[in-house]
Amino acid sequence: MKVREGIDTTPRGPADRTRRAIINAATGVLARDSTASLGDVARAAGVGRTTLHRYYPDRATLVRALAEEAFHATELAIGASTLDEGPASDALRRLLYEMIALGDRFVFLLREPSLADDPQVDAAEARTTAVICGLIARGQSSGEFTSELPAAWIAEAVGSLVYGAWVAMESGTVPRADAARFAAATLLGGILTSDGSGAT
Amino acid sequence: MKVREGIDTTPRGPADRTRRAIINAATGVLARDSTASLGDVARAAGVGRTTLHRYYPDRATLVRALAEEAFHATELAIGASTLDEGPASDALRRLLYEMIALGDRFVFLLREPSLADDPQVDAAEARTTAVICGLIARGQSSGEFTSELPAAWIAEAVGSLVYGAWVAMESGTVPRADAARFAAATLLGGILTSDGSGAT
DNA sequence: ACGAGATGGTACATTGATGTTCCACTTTGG
DNA sequence: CCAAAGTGGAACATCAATGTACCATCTCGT
Repeated sequence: MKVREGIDTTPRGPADRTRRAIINAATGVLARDSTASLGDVARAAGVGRTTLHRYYPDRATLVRALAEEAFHATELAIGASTLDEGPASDALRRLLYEMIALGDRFVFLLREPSLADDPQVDAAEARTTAVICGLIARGQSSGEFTSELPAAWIAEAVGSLVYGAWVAMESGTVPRADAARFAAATLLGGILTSDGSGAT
Repeated sequence: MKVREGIDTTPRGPADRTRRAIINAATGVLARDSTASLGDVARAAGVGRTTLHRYYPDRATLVRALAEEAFHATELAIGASTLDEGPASDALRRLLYEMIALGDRFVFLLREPSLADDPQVDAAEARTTAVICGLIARGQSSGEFTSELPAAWIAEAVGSLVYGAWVAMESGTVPRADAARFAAATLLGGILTSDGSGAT
């Protein structure tokens, strides 16, 4: 039953449930400690180290697969946010919720050192950044978002707050259910009260 | 001239200018790539690898020294921000400026994996977090800051935005001179315009 | 000029992660 | 029930980073 693996994404046989297990566990482990050994990854996946190598010959291959997976998920999240529809602020809120729901997968991209200056990754990142900047720009044109901050900075702030939300959830500082709402409120409205009384 | 090194901070002899060079270079290199080899660090510091080992016998010792240095700098930054004086919003703004000025040193603390669950580090981090939370709480009590967001989350957001500002400066997305102002504006006021018109 | 201290380089031993090979065992599909 | 596929473990070989030892050189202060 020579199954040509590698290209198609369809969850074919029962055998590549193993692949999913590896991808998921590896993302989680490496997002939390990028220096974890492949033995750690294998153990977290509930698989022998040999089996891990059978699916991904070397660490670089594994990391690349994780990165592709993560980017794919990120693009799906962006797509699901329907950034072109409705008020930009609502769209941005949807985006934050989706991105925070990515959890591991987004954080992995930020923390894996070997992805730092990978051309493939840089290209993919540039693509998603462009989309987000487009949304910001739309909000600025419509007058919803301030124009005093560059769109590129706001896009960076989005990533930072998503990351911060993950850390806060991870450390138990903030309940998982609240993180996205807090991040969105912070980014959109800031932390000052509307009237800014601050009476002495 | 038996100089008891290790405890006093005074820039004693001309020989421990080397120590400074190592600390600074190592912080920069490791903040950008936590997996950099000691050879990389030595080269960046302009010293031989042997000399590096003479000052810091092993990697763990070096990392610990960097962490202490970074925490010390962070505490100085917090002190310089005089968080108890004046409106909380101004104090928070000062804090952001100071923390972003820390550059490398703050980011190193976030990115070095081996510091992740170090008890010493956790304790020091808890201390600074407590101070920041105190400031936030003061702002909330006075009515300057919203009380709809937990102080702990806002403190986390501060760290995230400082980190984001560093990344943005590092990648050239934002001019160094503007980063702190942008971060402060984002955190305090958010990105929505005051009226929130959003006319179609 | 001289000696102590500091430095850089070479060379070497050690170590832990990595990647590979081989084999016995289990599961699965027909 | 049987063959094929999948799996785990043990046993390697390799390699890069690390840490150490030694020595030649340099630079001070006196």
